[in-house]
Amino acid sequence: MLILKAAKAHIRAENERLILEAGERIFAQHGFRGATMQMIADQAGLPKANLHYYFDSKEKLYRCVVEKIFEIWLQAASSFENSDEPKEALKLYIYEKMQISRRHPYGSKVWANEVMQGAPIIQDFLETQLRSWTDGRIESIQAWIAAGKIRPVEPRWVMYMIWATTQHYADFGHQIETLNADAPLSEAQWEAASETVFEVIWNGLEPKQSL
Amino acid sequence: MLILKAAKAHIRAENERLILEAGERIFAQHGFRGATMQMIADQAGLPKANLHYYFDSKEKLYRCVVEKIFEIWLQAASSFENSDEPKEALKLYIYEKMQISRRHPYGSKVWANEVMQGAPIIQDFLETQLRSWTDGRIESIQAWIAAGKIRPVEPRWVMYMIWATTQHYADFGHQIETLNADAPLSEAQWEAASETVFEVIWNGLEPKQSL
DNA sequence: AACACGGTTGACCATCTAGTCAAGATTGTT
DNA sequence: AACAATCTTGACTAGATGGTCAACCGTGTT
Repeated sequence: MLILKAAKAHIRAENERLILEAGERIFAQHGFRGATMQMIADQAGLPKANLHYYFDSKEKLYRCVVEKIFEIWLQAASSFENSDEPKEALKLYIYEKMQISRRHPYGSKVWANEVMQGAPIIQDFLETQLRSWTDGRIESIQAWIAAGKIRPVEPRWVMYMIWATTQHYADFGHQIETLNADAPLSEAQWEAASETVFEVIWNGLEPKQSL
Repeated sequence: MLILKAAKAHIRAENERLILEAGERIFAQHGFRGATMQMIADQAGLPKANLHYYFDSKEKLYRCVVEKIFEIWLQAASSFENSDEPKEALKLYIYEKMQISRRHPYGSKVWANEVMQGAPIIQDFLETQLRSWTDGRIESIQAWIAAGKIRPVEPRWVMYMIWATTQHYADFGHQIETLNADAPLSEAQWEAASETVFEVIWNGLEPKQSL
């Protein structure tokens, strides 16, 4: 009955959450082919056969993981639109992306992995959603240039700088920790890094004060 | 005999080169576990058993690939030291790293993959060579700050910005191409991207003109 | 011609892994 | 209590994969 289905819906929801979370972690650490369903099952604390009950195949599970990540990523977009002033908008966006790198390092790594391999699973995402999202952001930046609020720069390269610098803290987190005497960045260090990324980019974009 | 050994040395050299090149490509595209010895053999145009003749195991081959990449990476360091003036030094280094991203995209991806997975194979590299190399570069930057040649910033975050922005063009090359109407960046686009990365970072670091 | 030595290779093996399945356990409804 | 729908799980299978090996090839030396 439909009522029955609803009654057990929370079990399904909870287990899917567990599996997706475990998948994110394991796919990030081992890549798609390096990850095994057994690893993900152990991480989730469920028997392997249970994973196949909720997700037909490894590839379907992977796709769900990547889609979830892309949604979080897109949400940070709103920061970009919340202000007409580039300084405010960029500050919000950069801080938001640094926050995502800190809170969702596994997701960022899965994305990086997927793109590095030529996006075999989510190419359609890149060509539709990411492309249209990017075009929108590029228009914003061009409007700022037209208004003389930032220097004339090709907006694409600026977008890539922001993505690169912020995601680096997730994707290369291990390297950063190693160079930080094997310690995770402290609260203060995260703040300082975010501040520096924003300051350098903003000072780099701000029109030169007339001399 | 030793003479015989020398006579066939070029065969060994040539085959090792073929295998390392193929390995770089395949490891970049599929990650360590995703890559198979068969794929690498096909890419190199040699039978699989031949790979095991030259490299004992998949892991040893992988380590050779990563070490080769690290050497290229370190060579770019010299750009950093060729000038006392930060503007010149940074320009050289950034352009050099962009060039590496363009010419050795596979190597960069292998490195990124390895680090994202927690550097299981080359952790010792990070802790010895990379750490000491980085410390040297940080000293240079600190000297510039002390001399008032650039703004006071934490040198680490600046290093990471440079690495991130330049390597992004290799690691996320596929995404960049997709957002470039599925076309590789042209000569002019590479030049413009390098220029923008340098300009934004340099303007971001240059001390403010006194107002 | 016989030999030695590095290089080549197809066939093979032990192990691992995605996916299946059928029997059984749970749980809400009547 | 009887039921039906959902969820759980150990055991199994087919195929892929890293690595081995013994026979073989090519070439310069004697």
